[in-house]
Amino acid sequence: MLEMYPSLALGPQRDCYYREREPPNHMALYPSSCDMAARAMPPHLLAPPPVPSEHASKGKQDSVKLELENSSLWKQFNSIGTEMIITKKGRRMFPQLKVKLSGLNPTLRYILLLDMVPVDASRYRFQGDAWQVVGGAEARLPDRVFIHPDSPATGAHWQSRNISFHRAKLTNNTLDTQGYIILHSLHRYQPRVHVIEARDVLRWGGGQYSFIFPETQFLTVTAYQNNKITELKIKSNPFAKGFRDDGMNSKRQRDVRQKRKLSEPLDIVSCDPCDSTELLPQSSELHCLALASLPNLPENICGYSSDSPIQESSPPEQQQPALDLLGQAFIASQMTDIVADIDTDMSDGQQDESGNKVADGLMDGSIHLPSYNEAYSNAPLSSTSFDSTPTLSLCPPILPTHLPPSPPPPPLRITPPPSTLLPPPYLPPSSLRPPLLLQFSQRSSPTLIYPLPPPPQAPPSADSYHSIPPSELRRDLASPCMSADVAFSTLSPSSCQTVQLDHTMLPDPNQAVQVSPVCNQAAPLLGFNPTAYPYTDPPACSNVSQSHLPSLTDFSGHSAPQSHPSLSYPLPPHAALSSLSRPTSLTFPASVQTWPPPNVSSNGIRPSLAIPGAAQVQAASFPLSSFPHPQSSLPNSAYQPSPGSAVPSASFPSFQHSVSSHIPPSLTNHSLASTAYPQNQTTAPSSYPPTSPVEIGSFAQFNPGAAYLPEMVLHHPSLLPPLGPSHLTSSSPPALYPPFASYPLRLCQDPRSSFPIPLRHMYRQHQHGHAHPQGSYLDMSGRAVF
DNA sequence: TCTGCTCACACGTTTGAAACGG
DNA sequence: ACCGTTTCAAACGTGTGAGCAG
Repeated sequence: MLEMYPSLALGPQRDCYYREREPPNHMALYPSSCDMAARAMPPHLLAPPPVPSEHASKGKQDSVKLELENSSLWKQFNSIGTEMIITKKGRRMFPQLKVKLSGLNPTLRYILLLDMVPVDASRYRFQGDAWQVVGGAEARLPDRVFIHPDSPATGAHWQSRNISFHRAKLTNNTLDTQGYIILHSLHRYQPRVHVIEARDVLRWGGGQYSFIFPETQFLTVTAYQNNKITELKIKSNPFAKGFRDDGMNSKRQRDVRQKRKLSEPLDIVSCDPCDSTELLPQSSELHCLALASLPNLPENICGYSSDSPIQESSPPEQQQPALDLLGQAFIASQMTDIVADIDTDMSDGQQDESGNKVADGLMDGSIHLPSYNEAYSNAPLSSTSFDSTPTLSLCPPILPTHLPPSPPPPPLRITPPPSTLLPPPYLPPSSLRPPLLLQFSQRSSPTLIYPLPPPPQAPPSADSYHSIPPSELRRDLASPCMSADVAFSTLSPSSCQTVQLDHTMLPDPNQAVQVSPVCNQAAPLLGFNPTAYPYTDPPACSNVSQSHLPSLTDFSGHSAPQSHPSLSYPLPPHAALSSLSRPTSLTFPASVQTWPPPNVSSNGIRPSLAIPGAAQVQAASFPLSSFPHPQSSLPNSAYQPSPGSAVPSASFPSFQHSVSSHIPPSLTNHSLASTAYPQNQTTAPSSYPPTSPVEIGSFAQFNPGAAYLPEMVLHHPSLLPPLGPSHLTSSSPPALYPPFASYPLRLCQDPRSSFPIPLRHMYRQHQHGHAHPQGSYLDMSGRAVF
């Protein structure tokens, strides 16, 4: 196993190292050192174990590894309960996601994506020094993906440096036009990094890796709730230096300024009004300092702990000399600290470097943080304690004991291109036990996003997504390998394979949870129960309909027609369908002119039928953080996140989203779940329709008839194909999609089917927009963001 | 009254163009 | 003219607290 997945054995060892020692069905043998983490982690976030595959023996591709560079800082925040400010104008993350990639093919190009996955379907409130669930999550917001500005870049490029997503911004502005990642306030999210092989900017696929670092989970806030977080942020973030105890914007200084303001009328009276404006900045500063030289205000005024080393080391303002020298003296006195800070914090130009140092200091006690550990250790199901000591403890599996409380994260998937006008059917539902999925699409063709599939019998249209009879739903959710539905019958048999993994395989919370690509080989899957999650048999999948249903196969993972997933558990009372995950899509630009023929392959990517193409990866999830997750006060607490017992996350989130816009309101509830997927699920816990899949499909550029107009368009400058004059002639596509509110994912058949729709749409966007200066964002719900 | 959000503010950091010198 | 370094100002990032809305 380790030979096949060296990444499991290499790299920095984590305190909760996830390694498979026993067959997956021997879950009880796992140690419990990560018990808290595992318990706090919703099952749907559990990571799949690496899947042995053909690729496993092929070298580097299977050893792709992502390490969180500033893990210690994240752990520090996580131990308190990381909060991320989100603002209307967008706010960067701190700590920032700083990772290091290894195991890539130096010559191949990769695209790095960052997205945020809701951890659960709950809304939180900070009460009693702890975060508590207070209700259901709000409606899912547009799924946007931040594309690392360097994308696409070679593996050598990615591996030669630390990769930072610090330019990614979070916003709570649902109407955001900047392309920032839109999140709900007071919700919990899990950042997720995707590494997607991109043979060129137009051809994605061939390998996809998704990583989640459990310690990077965070709660979104518009204002910090936990002052311990505030303190840690101020201590760690160079941009917040001004708020440190020795900074000019510290609480003390602000109090001084406030005092000064009160006495300002006196200053005005005493100063010449003619030059007051010019002198004001300097004089006010000096005045501020002068006031600072007065006896200190009581510490409790600012609420800052006085035992901060920084504060203690800072020169007492009262010791500053006379006014005329005060400013310089003060500045000089700060210089040492500032320079020192810069040297240590910014030595490599990375902000979080300082954070790491701070965190490290916290970890080893060199920096004292007033007792937040104690405070949180007492919290119910409190934080995961990320021990700095590397160990090889294994996380116990989380066995679902009751209904899923929360929606799983949407998987980022690469799916084969549609060969027909009809998109894949609805995603199949889940089972009680969310398996972890891997789906592989052997396509070398360029990628296209699969938005929410419309009813098979009707051409995709904006209206077609709002209501369909349950019977249609059932049909849509049929097994991918069930008898062919003409609607889904064009992909090559080998274009997709699905592997479902037992989610009970817990990941190392300290190591990126990785879902490795799997080849089209029915290899025995370590870490998942072949009985429960039968591996898709290629011949069986050769059924055209199956191969055409990437989404479906994702969730069923069965080749047998009878293995229809079923959703046998109700939704959480507060988890309305609208609030759950939904499939999201990525659309990639394509250029007809530059598009390679489908059978042209290079560097290992085989043509449609023979090329290991896009690897579809089910999003993983992970042991969860340290957020105290007390039982909800909601009437039905059974649906509340229960750290103590692994709850299979609503494996239907994606399904929910998929169907939510199609089904009558009457179905958008528990009954829907139970009725929408009535098929026999002999392989029981298999289907885990976890999430709102983010699909990356292949362009149907070779199939002009299969023109889809994804509502979401990738507008990354580097990904924009050169467009010839012919493209300019096409008119802008109509506004097929409503603005944010419903965020339906749809594929619309473009009336101008002869033109590659995504390109046209994108080009229009490109003409009127511009690349985001700080990176690229994908609106995965259907809105161009640039 | 409480909670959550927005905004202006002050401070610090980052960035890139301009200036300068070799 | 080119290149590298330094300087400097604008833009940006940050937490705070007042004010507002529900």
